[in-house]
Amino acid sequence: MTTAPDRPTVDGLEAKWDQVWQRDETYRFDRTKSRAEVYSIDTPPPTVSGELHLGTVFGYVQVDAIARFRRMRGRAVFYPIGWDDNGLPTERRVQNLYGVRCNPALDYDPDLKIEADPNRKGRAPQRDVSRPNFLELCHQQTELDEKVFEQVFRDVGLSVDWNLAYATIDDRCRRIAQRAFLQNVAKQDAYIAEAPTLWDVDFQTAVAQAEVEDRPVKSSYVRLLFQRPDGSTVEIDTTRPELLPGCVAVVVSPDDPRYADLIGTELTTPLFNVAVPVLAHRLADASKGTGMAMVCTFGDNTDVIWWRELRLPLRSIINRDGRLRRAVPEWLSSGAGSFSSAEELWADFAGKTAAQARARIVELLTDASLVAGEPRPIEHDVKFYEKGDRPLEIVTSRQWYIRNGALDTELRNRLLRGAAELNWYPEFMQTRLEHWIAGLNTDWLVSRQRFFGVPLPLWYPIDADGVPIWSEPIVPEVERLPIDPQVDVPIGFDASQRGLPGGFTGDPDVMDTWATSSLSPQIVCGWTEDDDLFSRTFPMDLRPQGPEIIRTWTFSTMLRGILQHDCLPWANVSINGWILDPDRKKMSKSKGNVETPASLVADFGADGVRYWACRAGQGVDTAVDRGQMRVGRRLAVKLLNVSKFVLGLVSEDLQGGAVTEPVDLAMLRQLANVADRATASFDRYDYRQALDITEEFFWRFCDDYVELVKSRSYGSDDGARSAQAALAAALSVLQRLLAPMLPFVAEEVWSWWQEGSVHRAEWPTADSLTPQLAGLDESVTAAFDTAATILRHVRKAKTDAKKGMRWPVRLLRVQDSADVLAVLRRTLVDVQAAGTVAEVELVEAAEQSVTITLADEMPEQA
RNA sequence: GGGCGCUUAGCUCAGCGGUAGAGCACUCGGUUUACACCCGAGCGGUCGGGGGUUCGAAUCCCUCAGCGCCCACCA
Repeated sequence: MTTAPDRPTVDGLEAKWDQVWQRDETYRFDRTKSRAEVYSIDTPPPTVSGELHLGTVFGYVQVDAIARFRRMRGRAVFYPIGWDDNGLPTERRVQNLYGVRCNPALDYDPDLKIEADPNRKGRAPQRDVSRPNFLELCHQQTELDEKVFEQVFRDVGLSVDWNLAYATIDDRCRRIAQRAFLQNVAKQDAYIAEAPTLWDVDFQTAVAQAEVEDRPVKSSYVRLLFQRPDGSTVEIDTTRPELLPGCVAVVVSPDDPRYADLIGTELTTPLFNVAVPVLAHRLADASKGTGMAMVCTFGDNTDVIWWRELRLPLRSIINRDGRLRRAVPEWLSSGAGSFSSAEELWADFAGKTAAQARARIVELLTDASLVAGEPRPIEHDVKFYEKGDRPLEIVTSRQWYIRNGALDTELRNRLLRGAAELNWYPEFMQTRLEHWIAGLNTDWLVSRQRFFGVPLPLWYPIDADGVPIWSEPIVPEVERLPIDPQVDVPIGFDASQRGLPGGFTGDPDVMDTWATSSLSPQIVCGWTEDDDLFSRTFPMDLRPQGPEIIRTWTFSTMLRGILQHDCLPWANVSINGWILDPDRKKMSKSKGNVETPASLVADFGADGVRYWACRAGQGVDTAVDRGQMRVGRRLAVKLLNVSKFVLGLVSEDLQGGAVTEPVDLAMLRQLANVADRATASFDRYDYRQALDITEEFFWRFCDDYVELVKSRSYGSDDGARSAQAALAAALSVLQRLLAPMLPFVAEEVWSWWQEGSVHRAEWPTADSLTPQLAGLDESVTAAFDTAATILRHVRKAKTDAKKGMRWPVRLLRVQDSADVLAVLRRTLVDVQAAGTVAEVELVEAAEQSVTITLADEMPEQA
């Protein structure tokens, strides 16, 4: 316990209290508590890649307020945090920062030393390094980044237990991710299959449906002329003429009378002269284009459906690098129109990018008069990998999948039930998850052809001909996890047998980063590693997160919970809003660099920034608003000053004394209601309303109550004792009510007169004020409002007369009902002192009026 | 194409069936010994448009418009 300084300030509170909290382990989880006494939070592990975005701080602060409330309510709060460092964002950051590129063919160089260069241009030439060297750099860089992130989180006062920190690439996470995956394999919830998948041609990896986004792209329709058996032509629109050599069929709607006679016949493709069948399918839309669609393997997801359902041949044109195949397609070999040979024709396309091939093919088609009219420019949505720069292609490849209900009604319904069983804050976010589940069209593709991730923990035997037997994976013993099949050798084999006939090969892929972060509850709660901890924390209480990862993180975590434990991993989901620029546009990168969390904390204090975040409701998109932060800072400063003042008025031995005066009792009665309403708000995760209610009362406490009673509180008579007891009780309650939102200033003022941390203090409710309210007679509950109203009249009279607040009032005349006057009479000491009123006249009458007569002059001050 | 959310004072937002609210901004006034990072007072809105339910609607229903977001098999 210290005393209030002469000139209290909010500056420097962040560093001061962070240090104390760290020293005292204020937020350490008490793992002796039972499940019912624990409140466990599944905090999102932020992606560690560069600057921590203000939007991240925004959401985390809101959750922290909830965590602090639960802690003060007596729960043992289990509040871990982790870093999501595995995955493509880190790879890309390392590539750019160090100027390297992973080349798995190279050998490890133990002497390699490369320094990060933040000023490197992202496109500058890259140096090839081995896979182990590349992974080393990834680990090295994420360690640095995580330190920076931790400091920001400490600066804004997150009350996480840093002892529980984890990283999604660390040993424990790799072990748990691999173990869970192996259990999925054992239960046949995971399977390997060769199938068309969305493919990013730059990153050279398959991607999952959840990582795909639509982007508008300028394109154009080209109207191709296909030839009927009788030599006449039909017109077919396409935006991807370069796929024409991969055309396997033409589909029409079964209900389209225009083409009914064509169904079952064959057409010949322009330029390439390949015969393709005309087939009917329900997904063909008579209203799109000319009503005929050419099916290529593959242009889009519909092509995949047609290919599968109509049992069409596979004619792959695009390679995994996004370029057209080099070898002449065998189905062209029969001849190619005006070209003397298929070879001659294909020479124009082999190795070209899709865009180059498109331009060339349109040229050739136009020259040969095989198109109708000019290309018509359009803008349409095209699928992109969310982190990619070029449109996704669809290629056939062998990949691992985890069942997610897309192809399985029973699982899908179980997931939909789960979405409905969760308590959502705000409620409408539930719909987003339900729509996502209902719209899934493929199982979850979890293998990625990347490097910095959790390896798929599998090997495959190689048969006598040197071909891997994909259907018979070799599974490691769980004690060996985590393993890297590129380095580790399966039992029963020798390292020298790697890659040889009769030997083995390690799975070269890593898992989707969500395959690890979807296990965050299992990771933090110690699944399979600490059964005691697991039983005290799982299923968890709260999953807080951003709206943009409902389809990925919320969904996949729920899926893993159901597959692994047949239960939901948490009971409540809270979705924060989106951060917008001050002009209400989505927060841009450039702005993000100006309005960094650190700079805003420097300008307004952590409590100011937190106030802004806590003023925004759950799920409500919010603009960066320096004005709100300034208001928050002002509130913090006010709490410092009023605390200092009140503590100066209150003598220590009177703090717990009896409250007897009507104004004091009435104020405490109102405060008791405030505490209960704030508690109820927090109970339904509405930190915003709790702050609103508390803040509103806090200002009335400062401006009206303290002003009314400060004069009476001097001295030691009964009136003074009552005022001091009420001031102390109210101050204690208000400091605690504000602590979840303004933890630094609340801790500071608490330390001036209380032992221990305010964040470990008991949360105030109406019950906690019962002793002070023992003398309450319900007839005086209006005393505070009555006195404050009269004081307001007096202030207005002085303001209207352009006088200062100390200007004396000669006569205050109040006309009102007997009941009101009776209450008012008992508050006159305070009203007269606060309003500098000399004489009072109370008149009983049906009509209400207040008349104030100011003195003619200001008396000389002694 | 489908869905979700939003539209209230100049700005940022609360209210979500019973006579329009807060903060900021603005105007005016004030050395009130906790605070000038202050105090006091004031100005300011037919609650996006239209229709309906109701004794009564910013609040419920329908519809239209604008903005934002999510999803979609994007010929």
